[in-house]
Amino acid sequence: MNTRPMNYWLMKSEPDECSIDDLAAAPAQTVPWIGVRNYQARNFMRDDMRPGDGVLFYHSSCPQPGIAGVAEVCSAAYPDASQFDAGSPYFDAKSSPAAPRWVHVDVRFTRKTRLLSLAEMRQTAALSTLRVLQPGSRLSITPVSPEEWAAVLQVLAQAPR
DNA sequence: GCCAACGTTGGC
DNA sequence: GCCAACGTTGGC
Repeated sequence: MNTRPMNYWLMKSEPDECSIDDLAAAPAQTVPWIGVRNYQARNFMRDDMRPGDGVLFYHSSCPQPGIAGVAEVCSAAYPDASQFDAGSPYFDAKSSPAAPRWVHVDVRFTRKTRLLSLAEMRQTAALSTLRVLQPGSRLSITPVSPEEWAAVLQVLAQAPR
């Protein structure tokens, strides 16, 4: 049995593709986190995520980027079927079912929150260490420390500034 | 649409 | 293994 402490993550999703409302409306309120094609992000899912890990659900590439809800990891990593689908934008000709290059986890809805905008996140000192706020950060999945997780939940419980 | 930052590719 | 060129991300 794995007894290591729970981990926390921030995961970016384009709301045009899958918003927090889409996650809430999905079957079993769960979506497969397909389409990650970055090795660092893949490695986080493959090596460091466990069911039960907390997820900050972040809307990116949209008019109001920011944290829109809370979710949790609800599977181990398994191969991303879209990498084998020649009709998919996520197709990867260099991958094969015998040696899948890309894996993903499933993510389940916990709750929708108020939108904690990127601008407000930047104004909040307790959140200044978040990876997603660092200059040039583009990674779609980033680790969140227990302290950062607690700080985000605390700010989410307050009125927007 | 712009552009800075970053990751990947591929020639050498 | 270096590194220039290219593609992508994502806020603005």
